[in-house]
Amino acid sequence: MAPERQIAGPCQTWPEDSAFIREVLDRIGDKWTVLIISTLNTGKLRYSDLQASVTGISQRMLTQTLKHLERDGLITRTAYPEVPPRVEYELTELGRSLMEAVKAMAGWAAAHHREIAANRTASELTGVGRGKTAVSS
Amino acid sequence: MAPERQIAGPCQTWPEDSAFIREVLDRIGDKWTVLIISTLNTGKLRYSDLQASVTGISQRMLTQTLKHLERDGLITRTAYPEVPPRVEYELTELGRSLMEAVKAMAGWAAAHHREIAANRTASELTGVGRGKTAVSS
DNA sequence: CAGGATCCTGACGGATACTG
DNA sequence: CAGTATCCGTCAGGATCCTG
Repeated sequence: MAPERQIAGPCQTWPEDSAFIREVLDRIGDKWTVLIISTLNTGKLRYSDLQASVTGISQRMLTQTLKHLERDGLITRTAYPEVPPRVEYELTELGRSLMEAVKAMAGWAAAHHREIAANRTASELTGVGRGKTAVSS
Repeated sequence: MAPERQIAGPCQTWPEDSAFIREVLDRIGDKWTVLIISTLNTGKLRYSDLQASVTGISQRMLTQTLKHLERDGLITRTAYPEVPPRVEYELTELGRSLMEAVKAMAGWAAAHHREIAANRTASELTGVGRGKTAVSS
């Protein structure tokens, strides 16, 4: 039935030289991927462990994201045919290398988020971007 | 007013240790930010130049993304009060540093996209990612 | 326990029309 | 030229119920 066709975006307008970046950003840019691989970076975990560790995620998104990650070869899924089912997820080498790349981004974020926040506040005073954000009483 | 309040997501569930990364990823994870800063990385450009360079972008998204980038201090906006209006956008130091971080991600993407694509194709054959669940016996 | 299937909402973003 | 304002479709993603 394929309830969600993952992306299906109209990407025919792309200048092909940065198509790879988009593909990766579409994956790590979503709401949960980074959190999941960060959690899995600590080691092999089962479904319920992930659900507990990644606070606020729904089963739907957890399952979906895990499938995408497995499909891309970033994690492995091991199902043990036991009476209480047990499934364990683990990062692959590829997944760990992605984790390193994400860590680099995290480093940049940690180094500059203050600066960004300051700029954002300053812009608010200046009137730049005039987000005003929810003035609705 | 305030047609879009940017995020307004229910982010109260976050374990705060990776909140910065999410903030950055929410910015570069959108459809156009990376393309715009990549384009601006070549030098100072005007609105219409950007619209021409970033193929397929609408005025709405161009203006909106530029405002966000300006608000965060990643680009500067210079308006010349001439008869045909002229506005130029340019990366700030902060913006250039982000560009470097993005380039790192792009490097990873370029290095591994083949592997990912291969895994994806293999998964399609195996049935992983769809309902099959592939319980390897 | 580990998901699958569905319904529904709100955000994202395209198309279009208008303005200084 | 450089935007602004508005309408509208699409889709990510949460909540909920069901199953092997």
